[in-house]
Amino acid sequence: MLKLTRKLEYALIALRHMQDKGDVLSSTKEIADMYLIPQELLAKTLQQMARLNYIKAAQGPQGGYRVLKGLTEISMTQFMEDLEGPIGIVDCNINSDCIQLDNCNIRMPLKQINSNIRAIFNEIRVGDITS
Amino acid sequence: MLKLTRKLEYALIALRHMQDKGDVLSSTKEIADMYLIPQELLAKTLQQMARLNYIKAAQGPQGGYRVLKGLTEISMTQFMEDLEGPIGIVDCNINSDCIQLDNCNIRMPLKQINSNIRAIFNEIRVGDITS
DNA sequence: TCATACCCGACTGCTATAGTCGTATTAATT
DNA sequence: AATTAATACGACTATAGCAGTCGGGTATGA
Repeated sequence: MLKLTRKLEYALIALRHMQDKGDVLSSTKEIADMYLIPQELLAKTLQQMARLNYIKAAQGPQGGYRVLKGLTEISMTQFMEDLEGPIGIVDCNINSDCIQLDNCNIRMPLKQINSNIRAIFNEIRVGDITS
Repeated sequence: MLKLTRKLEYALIALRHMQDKGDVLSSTKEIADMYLIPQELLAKTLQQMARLNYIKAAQGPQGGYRVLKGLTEISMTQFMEDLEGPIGIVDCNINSDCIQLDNCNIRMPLKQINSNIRAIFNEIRVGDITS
């Protein structure tokens, strides 16, 4: 309950690693080995971040990735939702096909809590974690 | 990601319903029917809350449950952990058998975020939701 | 004594997440 | 040009936590 996904953890670990290395490229294998992350899974995550322009890929031998975006300007909300889709502690914060909707007696307070949690992640920048 | 469990939702819905009824007993069936909750699942949840002394059961026909504890004094953290176990956005906030532990480069910031989230739930009382 | 309600553990089913595999493409090195 | 080391990507399988069901038991009011 209330857990981040592994994908997000791996993404943050990788971002921090890459950021530390500045413009020097980091390969998937290098990061996977160093932090004991399943290589193929990390690979997919890095590819996704490349598509999202968080990082830039260089193909071929001696290739790898480097950080692209200014991570100090991106909120964790943005980052998490880019990688995993909408955040919501209950489904009715995301879509509205809950059978309880009409007679639910706790919707409003939960909605409030949800926005409190979003507020936390809005205030945190990805760069706060990777620096 | 970052979702509450249905059990918690059902528990809160039921608590609110019971609280509205004061000392009048509410049966599992009554609540399940009203909010379209699977009866057996709700039953287990109510039984668990009875064991935890959140509510008091009365057996036999015309039996049911009523709220016992002062819900305005119980934090959501307490409540959630009573029903679902320890809260933590990453495993290493709960137990320490993560293989990344030694060389994890993002532990501290995540720990901080985790305590921010706990802080939110510490400040909210169950009664804030059920009233 | 019957019907209704709580009690409880064991079981099944489902779904999101986690992880794997195969194949293609790119480009540096020799 | 061939080799090799890297990214790209879709399809697939596996796992685990959560959701929901079932069967049998106990209590008690009518």
